[in-house]
Amino acid sequence: MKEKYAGSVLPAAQPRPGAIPPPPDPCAACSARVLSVCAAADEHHLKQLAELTTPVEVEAHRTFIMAGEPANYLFNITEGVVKVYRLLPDGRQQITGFLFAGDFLGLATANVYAFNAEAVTPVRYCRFARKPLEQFLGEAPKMERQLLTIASNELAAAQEQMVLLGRKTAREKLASFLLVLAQRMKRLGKPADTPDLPMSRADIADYLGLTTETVSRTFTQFRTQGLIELPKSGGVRLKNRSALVKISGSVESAD
Amino acid sequence: MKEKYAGSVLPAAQPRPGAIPPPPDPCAACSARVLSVCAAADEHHLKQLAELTTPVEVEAHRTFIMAGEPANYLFNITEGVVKVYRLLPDGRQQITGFLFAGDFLGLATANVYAFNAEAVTPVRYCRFARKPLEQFLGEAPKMERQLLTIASNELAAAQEQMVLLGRKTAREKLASFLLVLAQRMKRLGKPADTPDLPMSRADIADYLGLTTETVSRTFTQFRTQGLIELPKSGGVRLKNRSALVKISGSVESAD
DNA sequence: CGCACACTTGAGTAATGTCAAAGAGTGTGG
DNA sequence: CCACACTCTTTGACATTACTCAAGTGTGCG
Repeated sequence: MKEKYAGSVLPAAQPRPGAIPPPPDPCAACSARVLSVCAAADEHHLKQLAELTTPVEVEAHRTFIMAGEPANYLFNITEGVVKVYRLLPDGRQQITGFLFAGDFLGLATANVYAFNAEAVTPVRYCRFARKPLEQFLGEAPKMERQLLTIASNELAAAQEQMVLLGRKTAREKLASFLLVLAQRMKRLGKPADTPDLPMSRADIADYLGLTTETVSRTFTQFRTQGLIELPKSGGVRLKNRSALVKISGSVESAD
Repeated sequence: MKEKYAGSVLPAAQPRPGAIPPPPDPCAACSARVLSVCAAADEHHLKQLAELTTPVEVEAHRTFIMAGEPANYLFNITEGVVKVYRLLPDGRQQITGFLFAGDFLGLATANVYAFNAEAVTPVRYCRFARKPLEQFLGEAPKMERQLLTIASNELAAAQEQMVLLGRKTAREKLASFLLVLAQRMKRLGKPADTPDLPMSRADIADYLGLTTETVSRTFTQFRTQGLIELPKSGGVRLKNRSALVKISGSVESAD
């Protein structure tokens, strides 16, 4: 019961998921399971959870959450990269976070979303209707606890980002950003010197509170100073991690 | 059971002149109750909760949470104003939030605090030991849910602050700040044109990602333009709220 | 091949930061 | 009660970072 967001061309779509979709077991195949809310679910709860789940895939650059719309769904990203952002009336944009496989999305305070979410790459997510999920959570305290943990983590990350936005220079911002990406690669057990960099310079700028020009110039500066490489194929390679750590102004050791 | 966090060490409780002796039920007298986590507690739970509670008062300018220390406690502010902040190694400071009566503090992801907290004014709070509180929460799902709601609200506020820090000008920042303070006065049913302003210019600067000089100049600018008054006695009076709303660049109507 | 788009580079500007000093309010001791 | 010291705030002059505007380069795609 794969649902394509905004009628594009994917096979296998069935009419409507108005009722509960009966997939064999979507969670069984979910590679993001161990990373996410679902990690706190036991066998029994996972089966229940699966019944609330609608797997969806969206193409790159599609906005699938818009600020002001009724917050009827929660999301669990299972593949790809998502940007979460807010807009000022005149169009200025602040990206509040990039989400990856395993990340949870949709903790909303009100009845409408206060943010937008857009696929940076092709994305898959599991979608939960809010009401049934909330009821389910009431009966699965472990998962509710897990959600609180997730929220706490996000809060800590948000505070770190505030330090970056309010007090760091362009060099420090970009160095911090690259190191966080590298850190994530390491957690996934992948080579930490070539982080994925699927987002545009403009997105990086909107995340770091800069302009694309400043981001570009700072990349060039880092390259000129031998701290990074910028392969034509895209992406980035970190050549001098400890120097970047020093620049980033973070307290963390160069782990 | 009232504890003064003043002295260098904090051994046993030491009643001080002027300190109110501990009531049999500290929560009964708590004016912040309806605002806080405790709002979700019923009679029975409230009694249990009271047993976990240590009311504490701290003098202005005392730091009572330091980053890196074991996160053994959670806090519920009952009186006064607290600033929560992070430091960069070279001393640059970013205040991530001001807390008021009813606000909850201490959602920590790790075993150590990732932030500092300092009393801006004389402050009272209820302190909970983490372990027992967590156990208690496991048995009081309503309160756990409440905590998740609180975390969600904070997350939304943090995102809003990221927009401010990353994308707003000095004028927009200060106008937004004043309006948030006014909004809070309104919620409390107090006159919304004279928000409390107990924090220094330096604190405001560290909250808005500016310098004290820029904050001061922007205040002066607003005064010159007839948008605010700056009484010698301190504080501020908003004279033209809708103009401030326009400047703030926020979407919210001038409610 | 040529168009579109993302990225880079350059030149000049504007907003904010830095450094310095002068009020202004507060508390202390003579 | 005044003089002094201290802190916070304001104001001024100047410096600098990052932004704006503009053009140029490269890459992918139709």
